[in-house]
Amino acid sequence: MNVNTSTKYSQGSKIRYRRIPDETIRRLPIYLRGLLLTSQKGRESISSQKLADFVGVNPGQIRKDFSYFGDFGTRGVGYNVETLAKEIKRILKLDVVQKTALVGVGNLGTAILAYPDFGIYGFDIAAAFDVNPKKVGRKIKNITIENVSKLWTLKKRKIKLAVMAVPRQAAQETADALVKAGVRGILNFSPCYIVVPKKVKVITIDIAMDLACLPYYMPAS
Amino acid sequence: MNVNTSTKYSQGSKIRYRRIPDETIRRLPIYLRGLLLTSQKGRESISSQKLADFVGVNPGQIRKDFSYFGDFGTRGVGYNVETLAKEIKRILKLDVVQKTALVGVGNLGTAILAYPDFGIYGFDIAAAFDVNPKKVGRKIKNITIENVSKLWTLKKRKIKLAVMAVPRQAAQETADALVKAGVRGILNFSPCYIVVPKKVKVITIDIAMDLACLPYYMPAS
DNA sequence: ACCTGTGAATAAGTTCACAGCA
DNA sequence: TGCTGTGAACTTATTCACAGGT
Repeated sequence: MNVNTSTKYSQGSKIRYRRIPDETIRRLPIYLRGLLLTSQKGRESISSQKLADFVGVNPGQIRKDFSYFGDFGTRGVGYNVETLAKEIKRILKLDVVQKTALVGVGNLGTAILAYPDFGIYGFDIAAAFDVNPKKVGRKIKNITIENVSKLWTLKKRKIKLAVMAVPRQAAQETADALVKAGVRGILNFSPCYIVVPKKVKVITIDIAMDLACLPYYMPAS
Repeated sequence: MNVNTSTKYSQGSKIRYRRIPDETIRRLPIYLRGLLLTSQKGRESISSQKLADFVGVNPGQIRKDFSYFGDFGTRGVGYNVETLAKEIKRILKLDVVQKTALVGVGNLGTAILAYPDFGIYGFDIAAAFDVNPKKVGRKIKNITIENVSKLWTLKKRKIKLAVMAVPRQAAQETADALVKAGVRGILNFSPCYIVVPKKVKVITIDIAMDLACLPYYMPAS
């Protein structure tokens, strides 16, 4: 029914902006993956209920989430798997290949390079950097590791996304260098808070922190 | 002032339960890390403002979060770094060593073993498992890799926490085996939804999914 | 003067339940 | 009958602003 991130719609006499909840955005990749796995099985359409069972989100939530963007479904039938997947990709701007740089090719960096699902989301890890001169020049997965001092080249290579897997001590300066090189989105694996200009979006994943919440939720045995 | 997850308190004539917001719990490890890094610098006390600058959460939020558990601070001064850290550990049940098993010693599993911050949160990775017979018997960081068929031994070893870094196809069956072995908390790195009895808590980290949100937030250049 | 603790106001997110179309 | 789309009710979380110690 209505369209985008900041669509005007009227309600009574007031005019408002309907914002897409961040939580909805966070769930879209979940749905997308569910849909892609479903389409591999040859299914053409899927109901919110079926998708819900598959991805672990309740059906009403799924329908509401989609409703922010438009009428994707058909009453009585469900959603067309392929169309919906395409829509989600478009919304998330994953309908174009997103060139991405990796900084820090240690244990974690290597694991990230090997991670299977980047492809399905349209990411192409197109460059890798490390400080260690011994690693520079080596090839992993067809990518030649470059020296971090060459981060500035990202600008002309039009790479706007980076995954950072560097030690905590190096995190802020690496981020600074990335920002200077024109990077606009950073997925940060260093366990620390990073300050960037607000035009840049950072998402931090801290493995230990998520683990640290678990005991709280575990019933005393 | 008041105490725990489900403390009665009266408000007027009604008696209510004050629940701790999940979001508060999620932030506690952030604060804890901030405090531990601060105490390394020799600071004795810290204000909500200073902590806020350091961890990237606003000061009011920090005070409110702490207020759910009691009066930890001193007006005019701030919070005692050491005391507060101890309190947070207690709340999160990190004041006792949490023995943890790792399942899947591939790239990611290895990276996890090398991850620095598990120690500060009180985790002790006490066992590692893999399906690959070539890996079984090998030692990494003083841990001998065992065959996954031995997962059942976790029960007598009293290991109640596990980190899963296995391929998607193996995720559900691995989780089932963990649950059968008495594990009550799972940190899952496989990109899929996992079904477990509700007495078991699962937190899933999907690297690609977080990355997939970034382009949406990046201003068109 | 400084900084915490917290009710009250506001905002954000989820669930419900049902009208409406295939 | 089956399943979507969506207001309205509800729940959860954040921000504000200030009273009250030190």
